Amino acid sequence: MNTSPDDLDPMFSIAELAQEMDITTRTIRFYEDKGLLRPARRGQQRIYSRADRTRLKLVLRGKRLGWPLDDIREMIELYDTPDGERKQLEVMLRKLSHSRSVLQQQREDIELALRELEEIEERCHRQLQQN
Amino acid sequence: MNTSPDDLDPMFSIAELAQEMDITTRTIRFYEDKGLLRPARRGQQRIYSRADRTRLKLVLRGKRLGWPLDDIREMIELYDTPDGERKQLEVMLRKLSHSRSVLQQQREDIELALRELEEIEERCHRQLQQN
DNA sequence: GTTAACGTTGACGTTAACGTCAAGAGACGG
DNA sequence: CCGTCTCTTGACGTTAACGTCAACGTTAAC
Repeated sequence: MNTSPDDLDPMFSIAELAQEMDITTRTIRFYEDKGLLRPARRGQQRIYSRADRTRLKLVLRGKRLGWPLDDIREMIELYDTPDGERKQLEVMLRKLSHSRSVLQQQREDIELALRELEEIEERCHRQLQQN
Repeated sequence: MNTSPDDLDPMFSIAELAQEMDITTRTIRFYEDKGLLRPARRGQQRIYSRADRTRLKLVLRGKRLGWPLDDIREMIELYDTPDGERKQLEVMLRKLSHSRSVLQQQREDIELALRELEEIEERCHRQLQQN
């Protein structure tokens, strides 16, 4: 890992990120192609800042939630849209609202699934006792 | 919709289910191919019981959580595995435990995402006030 | 009896999300 | 200077989850 003089701004190679996140370099480049990442370059080579690393973590979180990459990109873009005009802000609020309802639906689904799993687990344990 | 004499056991056609769940009949047949559904038949035609309908709902819930169909099938099989032998029960408990940890990770991810969305939303509103 | 409406199987097409080479550029140690 | 490492782009392959289309059977209405 390469760092600037005072170690305040760590840099990462693609291989380092891949290892840390347990994905392949191919995947990382693919995400860049899809507009999910925009690392700096030193010549040809990519160098990733701490911010890039955070973005990548957001992407992976989106993946764990089963979101398509296009949706993840939209989601992430919400994070670093600085200050927009009124119209832009309204568009943004609609997207936020939509994302939230999707997340809430997912949360409901998860709570249900967890409760049902517990039921099954109990039945399972009772069966084991009986034997 | 076709029902038995006393209306205790409603039956559904593939088209009815498709319309209700807002998916295509092609999708429903595909799920059957993948072993997620096993509707009865009257001649060639499929007839779906209330239990089949419930299974399909479980499938769609799994989809909303971004699970691959193979995982969903495993998950669903946990529901209606009746009583197994000791070894089988232990396998089942391991699968249950795994499913639960996945769900818990997803729940965490969702809570984080929701909180971050709220932050962005607030910033957004403050911006609108300023204009 | 024929014509819709609905259902069936089967084959092939499509999209997303990568995996898998192949060929080459740049830096670095010996 | 040479070989080794790490990285690059580019092309093509692959898998999951369906969509699309063709050809055909069955049932209900007229």
